[in-house]
Amino acid sequence: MNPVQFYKCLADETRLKCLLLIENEEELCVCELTAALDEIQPKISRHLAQLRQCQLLVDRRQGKWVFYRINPDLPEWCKTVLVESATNNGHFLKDATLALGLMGDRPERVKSCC
Amino acid sequence: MNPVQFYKCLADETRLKCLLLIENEEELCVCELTAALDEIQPKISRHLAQLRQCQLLVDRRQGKWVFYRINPDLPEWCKTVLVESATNNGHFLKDATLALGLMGDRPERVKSCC
DNA sequence: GATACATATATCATTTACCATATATAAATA
DNA sequence: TATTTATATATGGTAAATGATATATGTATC
Repeated sequence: MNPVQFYKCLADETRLKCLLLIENEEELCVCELTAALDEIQPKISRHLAQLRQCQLLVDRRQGKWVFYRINPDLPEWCKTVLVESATNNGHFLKDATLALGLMGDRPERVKSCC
Repeated sequence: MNPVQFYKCLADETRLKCLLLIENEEELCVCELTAALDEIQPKISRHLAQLRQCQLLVDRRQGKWVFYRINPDLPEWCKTVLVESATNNGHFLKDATLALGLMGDRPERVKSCC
């Protein structure tokens, strides 16, 4: 993982909030992030695509939804950075976390295996 | 510390190398960084000014030289990010570290206090 | 057909780089 | 002491590069 590329991914409000929310929630789909951040769907989708291409996120489709999670194969130091950031920036994520909690009709997760 | 602003500071090759070299060496002056990164002085100076304005670095003048170090009052999570990055990206810093070691006539440090 | 998501394009904003030059300190000289 | 000269660093102006956004449209699943 190139550290500059890694930090460029984090250096945008939309992308960083997506990453840290996913870090906290384990897995989120596009419509949940769209609601949490109160942004239009193509904007969220475009940033998620960038994070996926840089291998910070992995996705899985479940029916109509596409769920994103942190790439489990990320180098340990990258994971540490994400955890540190997610656990020490509550105010930065406050509004989005609240909006996510208030969101109705959230898609139900299905175990991806077995 | 706004996390987006923090990561924007790290999201540039010149700035990240300056920061991580300073993290490793404790303190470096502009001419040392200029030699280590093999870049023109105004370019280094500009990036250092940005890092100082964002309070990631602090500076002290000693005669002709200005030495930069990591701001000791940085939030702990930011320090953790810098340490993790500096200790896990040896290849990223390899050339610069080598050039710094080969640099002649490096300015001598004088204790800033007592 | 409806919902969820992805992408292409054009436009706009931000960032970066480079050149020239300014400031600041120190040393040398008159 | 006053005046140059040299070295280290900072900054103003501006062009080039990069990144972000919105709108429209395309694809996939149900």
